Amino acid sequence: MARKTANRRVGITDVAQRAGVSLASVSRVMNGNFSVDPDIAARVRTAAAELNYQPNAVGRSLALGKTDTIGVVVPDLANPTFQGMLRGVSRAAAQDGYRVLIADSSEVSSEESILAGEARRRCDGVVLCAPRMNDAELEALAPSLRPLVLVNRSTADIQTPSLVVDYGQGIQDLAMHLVKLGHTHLAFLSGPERSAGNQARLQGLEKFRTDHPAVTLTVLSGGSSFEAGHGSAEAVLETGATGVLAFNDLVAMGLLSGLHERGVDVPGDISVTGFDDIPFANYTTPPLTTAAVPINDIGEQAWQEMRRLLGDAASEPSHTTFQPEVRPRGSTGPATR
Amino acid sequence: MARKTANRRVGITDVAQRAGVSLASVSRVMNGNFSVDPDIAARVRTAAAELNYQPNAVGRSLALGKTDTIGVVVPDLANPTFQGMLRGVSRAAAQDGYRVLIADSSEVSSEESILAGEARRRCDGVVLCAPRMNDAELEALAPSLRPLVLVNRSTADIQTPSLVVDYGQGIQDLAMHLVKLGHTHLAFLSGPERSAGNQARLQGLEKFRTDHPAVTLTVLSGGSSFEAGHGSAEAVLETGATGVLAFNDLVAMGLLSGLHERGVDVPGDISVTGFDDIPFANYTTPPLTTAAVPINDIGEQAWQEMRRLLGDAASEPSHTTFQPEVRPRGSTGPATR
DNA sequence: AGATGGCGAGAAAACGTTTTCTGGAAACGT
DNA sequence: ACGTTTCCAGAAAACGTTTTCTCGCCATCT
Repeated sequence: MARKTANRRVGITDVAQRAGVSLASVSRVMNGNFSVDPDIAARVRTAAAELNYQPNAVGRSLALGKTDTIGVVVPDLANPTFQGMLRGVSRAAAQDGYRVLIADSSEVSSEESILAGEARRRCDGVVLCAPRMNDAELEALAPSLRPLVLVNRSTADIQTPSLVVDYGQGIQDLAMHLVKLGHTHLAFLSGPERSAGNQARLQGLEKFRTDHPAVTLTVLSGGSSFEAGHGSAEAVLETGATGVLAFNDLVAMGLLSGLHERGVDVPGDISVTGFDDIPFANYTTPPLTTAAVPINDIGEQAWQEMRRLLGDAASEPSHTTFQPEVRPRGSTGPATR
Repeated sequence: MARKTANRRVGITDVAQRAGVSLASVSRVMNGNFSVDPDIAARVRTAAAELNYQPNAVGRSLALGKTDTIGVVVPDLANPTFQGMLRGVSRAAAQDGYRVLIADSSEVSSEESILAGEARRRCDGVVLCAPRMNDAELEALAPSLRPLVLVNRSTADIQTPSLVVDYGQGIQDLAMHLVKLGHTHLAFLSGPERSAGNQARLQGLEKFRTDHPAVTLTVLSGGSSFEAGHGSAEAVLETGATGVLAFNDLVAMGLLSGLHERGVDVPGDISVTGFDDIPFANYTTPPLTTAAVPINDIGEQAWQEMRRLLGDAASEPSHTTFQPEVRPRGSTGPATR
C-alpha cells in the first residue's frame, strides 16, 4: 500500500478534517439530512467543494447493503429483441436512480448460470432474459438469484415474477392470417432448440394443426439469425409451401433476402411472416408482416417488477402475459396456387 | 437493522466459525492462495459448500479498491452503432473478467456529465462514447473520469486514449464514389448539431467542395434517426440533387422509404448513400451503399485501451483513427440527368 | 432553582472482505 | 542443545461509508 499522502483519493475523512467536524456530520450533510447546524453544513459543503470530494460508492454500498444496480442477463446482445428489452429496463431503472449491469452469455447456455450468479453478487437483483438453460437448472438457480425477474421464461416457483410473450398464440394468429389469405400449405422455420419461445411456437402450431386439419404444415429446423433465414431459402422452396412462418423477424428478413436472390416474388409466389416487429421490420421490401411484441414495454415492466421486489418483498409477484399483435404488411398476400 | 440471526446472508465469518479457523484463513483459501494447510483448506471448502457461501462483492471491492467493472456511456441505446460498440466492449471486457455498467443519456447532453460521473464512482473506469457535450465541458470533466477512453471524440488532453472514425475522409470517399458515377449535384442530409461526427462530415465536405468546384453540394439539416430521413424526402427532391449523402444508414433507410413512397426510383432517379454499415444496410431494397465502420472492433479496442489504463498507467495512450471503407451496393448508380 | 426533556454533534460500531502484523512452533544450522 | 530462521495461522487494521449510541448543553416545566 504505497499511499504516501499523495495520490490518495479524497475521502469523507479529509472533508471532516478540513471542515473541523466529525465524519458523522459530513455524512449527515452529504445526505441532505435533517437537523444539522447551518453553519456546520456550510463549512462541510465548502470543504467538500474545495477538495472536490466525490463520495465513494463502494463504501456507501457496503454500509447501506445495497448497490442501486441490477443485472440483466441476455443471450445475445446482437439480437434486436434483447437490445430493445435491455433499453427498456435501462431507461426505466434510470428513472428510479438504478443502473444496469449487462451480461451477455453469447448464446452459451452453460455460461448463463455463472454470469447470473456473478451479476447477482454485484447487484441488488437480476433480470434473466430468455435463459437458454433447462428447467431443472433454472429451478435450482432461481432461489440464489432472488430478487429475480424472469422474461420470456417462467418457473414453477410462483414467487418470482415473470413476463412472458404468448408466442404460441401469436404464431397461431399469424398462421390464421395466412390461411385467411387462402394458403393451405404452410412452413415453419423454427428457432434455437433451447429457446423456450421456440417451444411455445411449436406447441401453438401443434394446436393449430388439430384445429385446421385441412392445412398442411411443414416444420424446418433453423436458427434465430439473419443468416439462418438466408440459408434456408432453398429448403423452404423445396417444401412447396406458399406461406412461411419464420421464427422471428431476423430470420424472415434473411429468408426474404434469400428468396429475392432466387428470383422468387414475395408475396406473389410466397408469403412470409416474421415475429417481434423489430424496428426494421417496417422497412424491408416488402414490409414484413409480423406479430408485434412490445419489447420496450416488457423491459420497462421488468424493472417495475424488480422495483417492487426491492421495495416490499411481501407484495404479490405478478405474472404478465403479453399478446402479440398481427401487423399485416406487404410480405403476405393472397395464395396464387 | 433487524438481523435476528435468521435472514442474514452467510459471510466469511460464518464459514470461519464452522470450519473452526480464522477469517484470514478462509480468505486465503477462497482466493486459491499459497501455503495453507491442506487439512484447513479442505475444512474451509466443505464449510463453504455446506453453507453455500457466496463471497460479497462489495466488501471485496472495498478491500481491494477495485470493482472489476467499467462504465460505458452512450447517447442512445436504440442506435445500432452504439449497440454494436457496447457489444464489442462488453464481450472483450468479459474475456478479462470485467463487467460493463451501461448509462444511456438518451441524447440529453446535459445528463452526460452526471451519468459519466456516477458511472465513474461505481466503476474502475469509463468509456465515453460519442459524447454530445461541448469541448470545454469534456475538457473539464476528463480528469475526474480517468481512467477514461474516448470513442468518436478526442480531447486536447493527450493522456486519454481515443478511438475515432475518420468521418471526414469517409464522407469524401462516398461523395467521390457518386461523382465517379457521373453525379454533379449532391445533397448532404446532416445529423445532430452537437454530434462531433457530424462536424467532421461537414468539414470533410467543405474540403470536397474546394477539391471539386464543378460539383454542386447542398446541405440540408436533419437528424440521426430513421424518421429524420423519412421526413426529409420532400426536401431532398426539392434540391434537385441526383446523389444524396445521408448522415448515417438509419437516415438513409428512412430516406429510401420516403422516396419509395413517392414513387422515386433508387438508384434510377436518385442515388443514396448511408454511413456506418449497420447489419441491416446489406438488406434494404436496394442494398445500401455505405461506408463501413468496424464498430465491434472499435468497442473491443476501447476495452483494450481501458485494460492498459487499468494495468500500468505509465504506458503510452494510443489514438487510433479508423478509416471507413466504401461498400458500393445497389442504392447508388450512374447519374441519368 | 433544580430536575427533566430534547436536540445536536462527536465517538464508535457496523458492513464484509483482504492484508499486514504478530507470535508460536517447527526446522535448520552450528 | 541452543539460537536463528522459516513458516503458518490467528489477531487486528484497513478500505470508506452510514448509523447507532452517548454525552453535553440549553431550554422548559414545576
